[in-house]
Amino acid sequence: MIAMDKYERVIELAKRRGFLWPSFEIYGSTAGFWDFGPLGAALKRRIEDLWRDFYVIGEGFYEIETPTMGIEDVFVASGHVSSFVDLMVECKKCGEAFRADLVQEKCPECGGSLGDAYAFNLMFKTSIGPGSQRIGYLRPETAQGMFVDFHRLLRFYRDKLPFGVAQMGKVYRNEISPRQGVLRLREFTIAEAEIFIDPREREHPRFDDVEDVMLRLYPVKEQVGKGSMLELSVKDAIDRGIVAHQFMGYHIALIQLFLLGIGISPEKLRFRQHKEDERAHYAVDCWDAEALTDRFGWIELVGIADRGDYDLKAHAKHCQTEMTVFVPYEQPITKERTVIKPNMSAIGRKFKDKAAKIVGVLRTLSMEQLEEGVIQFEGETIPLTKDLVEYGHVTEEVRGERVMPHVIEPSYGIDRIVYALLEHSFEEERIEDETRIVLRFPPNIAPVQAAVLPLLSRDGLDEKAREIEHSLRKSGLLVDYDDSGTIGRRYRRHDEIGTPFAITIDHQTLEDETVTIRERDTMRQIRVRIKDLSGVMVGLVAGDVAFESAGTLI
RNA sequence: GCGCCGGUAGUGUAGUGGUUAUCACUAUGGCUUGCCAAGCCAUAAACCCGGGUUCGAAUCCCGGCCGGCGCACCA
Repeated sequence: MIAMDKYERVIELAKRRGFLWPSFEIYGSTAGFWDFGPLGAALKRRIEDLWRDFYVIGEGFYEIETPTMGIEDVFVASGHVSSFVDLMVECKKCGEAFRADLVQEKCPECGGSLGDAYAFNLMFKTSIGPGSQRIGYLRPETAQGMFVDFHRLLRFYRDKLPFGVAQMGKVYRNEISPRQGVLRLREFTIAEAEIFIDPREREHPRFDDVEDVMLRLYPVKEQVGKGSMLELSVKDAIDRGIVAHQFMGYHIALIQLFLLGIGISPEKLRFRQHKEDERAHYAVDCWDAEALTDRFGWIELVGIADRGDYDLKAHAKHCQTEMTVFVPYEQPITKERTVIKPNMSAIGRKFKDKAAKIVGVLRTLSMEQLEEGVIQFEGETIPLTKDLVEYGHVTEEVRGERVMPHVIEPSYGIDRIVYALLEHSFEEERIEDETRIVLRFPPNIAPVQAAVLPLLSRDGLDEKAREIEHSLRKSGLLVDYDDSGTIGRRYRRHDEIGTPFAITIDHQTLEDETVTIRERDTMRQIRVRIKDLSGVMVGLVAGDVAFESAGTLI
């Protein structure tokens, strides 16, 4: 048998045990679409829930939900319509592909003739309603839904910066040639937060909490030269100018805490800065959290972009809606200002259809020009009499100014995270002549949290086990009852899907109302009283209780 | 999208222009054992799809789909 590489072994396990299945398999599948089976969906859900713990609860970024389909205006404004459409041509001779707008008649590589131009756009296009006049696009990111709601969100957050908003959901990109399993999908789940900040204030109020977090950074400077990865605290990275500011630094640290929290291996995680030519059209700075995979090398799991004011500016321009925030000064400023008050009824009566243009010229005049008492208009000299216009200085208090917020955006690719976690958790352990396959998920991430296993399926052990199963379910744990085959086989089955704890009901259970709990990673066992079991299990799964202190070690 | 290679039970595979397509693991039921994939018996389960060649195609040919690799693409 030819040895499978780790990707194949992980995918083989994922398919066999119900984590990941190719979609539409009975019809031959379609590239770029994968189903999450029972365990995959549960695993993904736990990752999503932890993400909500971090961002919605931890950071106070309320989650919103906007349509997965967007109208054309939104993506014209965002730049996706223009940035996504490319006319491509391919050389008939050598097969090389080129942007049609960049080449002439012959292939620049080999001089062969070019085929017909074809358009591709990474957005799925459809029509809204009957008659097909209205174009819709399936969203390629959730971000636009949050930008488009900016005016509402600003009111919701009572007109103050900074604030954050989150959205998790499906997005769609019509990849030309998706490969690499769930790493490149045509439909996938993204979890994004948009953090709107005052660009002049990039200090993060809780920066102290993360300043000592150590990061492995791979900045542009190091990538361009023959540099290497840097191990720095967040604070040092900012002080040395490697990470631009505290908001960026804080959120890079938060991403790391999240990824390590779900079980990504610390030694297989780094943050790499995008080089200028690989940044998206909206980004002024971008770092990717990358995970090391066996077959594909470093892959992006999370991108954190400084989108500047690109999006709000773009929408403000496109739809003429105010997208700025009024930021009050600490002390109001007194300012002197020239005020011009044209008397419209007099001007209108006197100049008729030229009235509007004359007022337009009037408004451009300085105080000195107004003092001259005449105005030049289409070769005529018009006297400015008091009945036509009043002007003068006023002093007024300016209480603040309008600011276009900048956006910091951490964007998580949930499906890729699921794969990276499967691979990083995957372990083949030699035990005598056997191979034990274990998925070492953290207990709070594992899809099945506990297995309930009667040592035998008779003598009343099975009934007792059923009782325990139900009481654990009532405690909110996802448990699996299994009485098929030998106990060893059942332990192995659960190792393979990452179940962190197995509760075994034996003859002693019937005598003294105790059960054993076996820990997946060490295979050690403790004995615990049934009346304490639910509490102990909830504590173990949450990670609040150490295994060896949860009961009597056997 | 281009080029090369591949596609057999849930998984890994053997095999062949010609009766009921091999084996192992897994799964299910039973016997046995009674805390880490033991043993025995039984059961279930597959030739990617379409077309062509042929008396006969899972096998040969063509196309499609899917997968792997290289190129391109990955805002």
